[in-house]
Amino acid sequence: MAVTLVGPPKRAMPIAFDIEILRRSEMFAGLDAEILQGVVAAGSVRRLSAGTRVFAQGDPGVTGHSLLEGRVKIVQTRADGGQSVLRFIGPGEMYGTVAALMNQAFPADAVAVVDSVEIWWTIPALRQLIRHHPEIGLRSTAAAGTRLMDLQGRMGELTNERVEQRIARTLLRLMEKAGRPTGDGIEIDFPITRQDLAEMAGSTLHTVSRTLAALDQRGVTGSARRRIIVRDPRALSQLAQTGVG
Amino acid sequence: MAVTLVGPPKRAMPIAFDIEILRRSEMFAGLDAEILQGVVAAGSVRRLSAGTRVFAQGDPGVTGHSLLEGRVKIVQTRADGGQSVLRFIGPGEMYGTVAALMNQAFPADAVAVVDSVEIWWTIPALRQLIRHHPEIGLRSTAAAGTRLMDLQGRMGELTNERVEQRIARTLLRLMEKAGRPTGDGIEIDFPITRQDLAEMAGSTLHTVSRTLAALDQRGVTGSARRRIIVRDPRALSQLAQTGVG
DNA sequence: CGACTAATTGATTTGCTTCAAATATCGTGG
DNA sequence: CCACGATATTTGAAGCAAATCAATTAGTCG
Repeated sequence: MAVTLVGPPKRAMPIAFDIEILRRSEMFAGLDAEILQGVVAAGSVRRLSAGTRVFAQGDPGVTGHSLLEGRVKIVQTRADGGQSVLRFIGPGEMYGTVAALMNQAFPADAVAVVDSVEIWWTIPALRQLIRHHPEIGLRSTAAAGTRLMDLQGRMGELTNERVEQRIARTLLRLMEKAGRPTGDGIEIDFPITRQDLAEMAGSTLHTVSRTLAALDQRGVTGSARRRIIVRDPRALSQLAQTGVG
Repeated sequence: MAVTLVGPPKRAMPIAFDIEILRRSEMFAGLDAEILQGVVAAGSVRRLSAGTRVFAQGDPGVTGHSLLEGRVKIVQTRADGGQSVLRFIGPGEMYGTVAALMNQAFPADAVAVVDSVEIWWTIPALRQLIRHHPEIGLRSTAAAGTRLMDLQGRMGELTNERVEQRIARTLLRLMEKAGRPTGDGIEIDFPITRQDLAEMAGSTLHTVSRTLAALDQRGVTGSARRRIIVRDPRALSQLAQTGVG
């Protein structure tokens, strides 16, 4: 079911997207079409060209977002100037919502890594949706819970494991969430730099480059400029689990 | 307002505790006394002698807990056998609840580090409480959100900072949450080993021992067997922020 | 007092960052 | 279409922080 909607006032051009994508999201899964229509009507759809910053770290969290198409990365800048890529957002995923619902500042930047389409809501709109449809509130809790447990699991790994293992884990996660099967393996379906990978795994681009080169050599991965293919997921998984491949 | 209640069937001896402690918790803050009584009535109070394991990693999460007195640590064991101390629980804090409400396995062990008292609920009891008092559900969401943002903030720090800095951060957090002022500084009010600290900061007991010795030397801390006093919180904070003190 | 747990301290090794420079790839405008 | 600047990646060498290895010492408890 494809619908067209008008974006925020400033943009005249209607943007086409598949409303089913929203149903893939944690927050709106399982709602019937009618309610979903209301959810869409309460928000605004807009295009994000690659590089667009959706919101900035430190800004008051006054909007909640859901990605409809493309990829957005969530990047945190630390006091020492270093950056960490906290997560990559894909279609159907929410971002900024936790901060918004808690009246907190956004804890990180959100930047589109490819041309994308998102739908966003103001806090009052979000609250009203939850008031009218309590199941949305429950689902948002569940979503936060899932992420909490996921993060908690990753905490331990991050500090205690070697770089190679952390990189393997990062690649696996990326593969599961953004993998597109090709004849030659599973390709990460958006451009990602060594630097990005380093900021996810907590390392440097140099070490990532070397590690990736070694993995390429062994046929586990294939990498090029801003492109990574996982050729041998089993081996990668083995490496992530045990630290030896 | 102190009340006495009967614990679970097996225990005859009533256990005294201050119901106000529950009001300090994220989940039950701001409820009026009557409702709070219902919350207490729906659960069971029990003593935990030091070393008692409340629940085990991997067990189905069928209970939610709130600590009334003492300290409980949440410890995760990784595939490689290594352990991470995820958090220390103090009076008024909930644990196991996220897993329980999401029908997931407990992601870690919960172990009493000193003689303690807790109140716990079954899943049905928790759900019923939330159904009858929706604000409890909202608060549990908010609590999960807070922890989520907190964890996310710590993620970046963990991998990119030096051990000394991570240890300083860990000490600061412990001080804020479990600090008891003494004439000589602020003492962590429960026994904690170098090993525990290492598992929190992602290091080894050897390095922690050396680091702590150095901090003691500089007058920032004072440490003994299973005891730590922060003598100069400012200096410690400085070290945590900038990496140099 | 003896058995156990916790902590210290030295020596060695190593994984990874840091420093430094070269090379490759892409987009773009002349 | 090709040259040029910007971005991304590779690769070598050196240095270092922290883990590991290896004993020893200090508290604590029954």
